[in-house]
Amino acid sequence: MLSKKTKYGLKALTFLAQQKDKAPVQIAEIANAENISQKFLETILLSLRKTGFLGSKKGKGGGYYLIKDPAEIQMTAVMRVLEGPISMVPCVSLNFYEKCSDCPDEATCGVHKLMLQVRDSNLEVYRNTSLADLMA
Amino acid sequence: MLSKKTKYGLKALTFLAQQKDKAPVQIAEIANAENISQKFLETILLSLRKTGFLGSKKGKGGGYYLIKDPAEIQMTAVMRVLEGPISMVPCVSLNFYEKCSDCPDEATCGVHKLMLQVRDSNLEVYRNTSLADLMA
DNA sequence: TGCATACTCTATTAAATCTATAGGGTATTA
DNA sequence: TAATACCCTATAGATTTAATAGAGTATGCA
Repeated sequence: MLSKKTKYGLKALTFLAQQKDKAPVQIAEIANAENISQKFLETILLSLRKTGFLGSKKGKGGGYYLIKDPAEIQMTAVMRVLEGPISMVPCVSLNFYEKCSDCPDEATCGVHKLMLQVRDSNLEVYRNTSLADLMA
Repeated sequence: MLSKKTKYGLKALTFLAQQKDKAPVQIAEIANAENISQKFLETILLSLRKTGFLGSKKGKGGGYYLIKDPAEIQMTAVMRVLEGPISMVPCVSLNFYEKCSDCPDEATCGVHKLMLQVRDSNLEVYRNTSLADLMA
């Protein structure tokens, strides 16, 4: 299941990408438009800022805004930040590799074999999709 | 993340598929070979029996055994039973469809758009992989 | 028949994760 | 200088996952 965090994060990014100019948008406005708990969204946007997707401006007339061109924001990067590893098991993860403690041999492990394929196919989708592609 | 239930279930199925004859294998033997809590595996095998993947035999010399040919067991079916819906959001699910309460319009929803692609690519992997393919 | 074996089933608990909220702090701008 | 709006930490509630407990039931064999 996709977490609410990821869902909300994607919606917020899409919302920001659809702004005509790059003027900051207030958290409250995004939360309102996308039916998201404002406080929860606050922590999500914060993490997107810390990871380099968003910029923010404080004070009156402040808010969040996209830093890069939507076409240059790959879903791989977004998903890793919001949802975590793309792989469903650590033993096939590119960025978060970890050996399974219970598995004696990856080479003969059926789960490993299957999840490797799943990872690759998901990766292909995420790599070929940018934030611009999500806009209506 | 793949749940332990699914991981254990897949390992158990693979283990049973690798048996030469179709003689029943005891829970304890599978649990032992695959490093799985016996009691936990018990409930997993039970659910696999109820969903038509396994047969069981009670009493001395009893155990679980595969009902079908491993080549005829698609991962789509296995994953749906063990892990649940293949889709990451209900609004793109074929078998468990549900409208998102917070989303006004699926047609313009970026999350919907992305998750539709993810579903399709995963589905293709699961459809083209059988239990036989997981065997070493 | 009687007993050991091994699956069956329900209930419960413990741990982890997710979702959301609370509330004060800080920087900025008009 | 006062209002605005992001910043940050902590925590609570809900849900899911993982595991355990224990009694029950069917079977095979001597």
